[in-house]
Amino acid sequence: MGSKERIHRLKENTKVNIINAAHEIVKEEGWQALSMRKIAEKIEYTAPMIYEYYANKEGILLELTKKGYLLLGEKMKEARDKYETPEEQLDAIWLAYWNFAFEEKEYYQLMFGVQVNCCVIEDLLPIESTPYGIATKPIMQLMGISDPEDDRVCTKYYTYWSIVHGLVSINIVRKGASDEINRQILKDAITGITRSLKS
Amino acid sequence: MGSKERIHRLKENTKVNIINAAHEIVKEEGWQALSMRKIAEKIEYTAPMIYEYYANKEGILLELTKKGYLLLGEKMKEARDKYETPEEQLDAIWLAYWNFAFEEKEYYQLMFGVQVNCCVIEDLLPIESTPYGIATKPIMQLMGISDPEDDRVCTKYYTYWSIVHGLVSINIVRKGASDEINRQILKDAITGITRSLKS
DNA sequence: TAATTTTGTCTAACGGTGTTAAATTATTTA
DNA sequence: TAAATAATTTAACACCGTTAGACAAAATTA
Repeated sequence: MGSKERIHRLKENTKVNIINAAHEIVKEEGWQALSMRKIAEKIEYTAPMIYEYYANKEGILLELTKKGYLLLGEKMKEARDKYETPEEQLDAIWLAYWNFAFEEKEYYQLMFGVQVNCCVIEDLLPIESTPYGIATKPIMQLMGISDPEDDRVCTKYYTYWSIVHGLVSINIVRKGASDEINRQILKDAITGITRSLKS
Repeated sequence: MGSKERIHRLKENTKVNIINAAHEIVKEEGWQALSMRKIAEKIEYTAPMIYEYYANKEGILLELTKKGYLLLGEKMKEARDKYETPEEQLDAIWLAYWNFAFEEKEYYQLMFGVQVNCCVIEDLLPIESTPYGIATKPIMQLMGISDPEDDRVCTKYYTYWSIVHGLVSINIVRKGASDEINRQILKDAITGITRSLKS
């Protein structure tokens, strides 16, 4: 009497189908387009059926988050295991992380709360009132560069911005490290970058 | 016959009221709770009225984004103008940015697409399969530390993560710098942090 | 085999969303 | 006062997540 298991296998199968359908929809149309009814349509059921398999929409998102972490972990391990020295390993690990973020953009957005949705505001303020305009001036001074379009200035600006923004968003979406650690990172990173401007 | 202007002033006033109401709701209940009907209720009108002042909900978000950028710019300038040397100015500028992010969290989330909503997944994977577990091992090796709970390890991990995540999310939400510049930043930052592990 | 219980699935509905068209009320103009 | 214009609301549409109840199919029991 293996019918119990057959049925269980079938149920497990539609559970996976739901997740796959959701992932497909997101890849095709983005997170804001994901709805229970659309998932149902894709697996040729009606929406309430999904609640037999997942408590609610958040349950589906949680499952996808898990899958994302699993995948990211694999990629990072794979990259690490190609090298012997910790230096090379760190390089490879973070490059794998970087690649994952763009190859599996949808997963990344879900896992780390990156919204695409937010309004893009370009050329709306005079340059000297934008963060870019304000921060690049002292950068240029320190580097002895007068052309604000210089790639070296741009690179340094983005380096500052990335670390501060990264630290901020990690702290907004999940309570990251402690306050002291944050201050330490911020201070270390900024003085580090600033020092690098002068050499 | 200055009634035209009086009326214009009044209209301008409710336009501002709409924005203020929206901002209040978000501060009280978060972005996911912001709805046209709630804004309308707050300013004691009905929802369709808002469309006389803003094209749609996105129009309201855009206006709030503008206000956010303005405010951030002011704070950064204010901080900068307290110092003379570019080193001190850069310190002050990015500290002001950091403070803005938490003092005006709602603005920051809107401006830079930081979602709070995303599922928190903790203790779901064995530590050696998480990004933290994978990346801290070579960090510990390089630093000559065997305790994975050591704050110095944690700090360095967050430094790596912040810069990579920051660069990633900047590139996901708005097309940031060019690919070459991104690679440059990534490489510079990672080798920089790695070098700092050994001293 | 027939009756009964269980299971799977769907329909219909609730209260919410952004948005639009039409109706209504208030105000200004002639 | 009557007509025209502007301001505001009501009602509706199409969507959303979610739940309760109806229904049919399958499995179990008598």
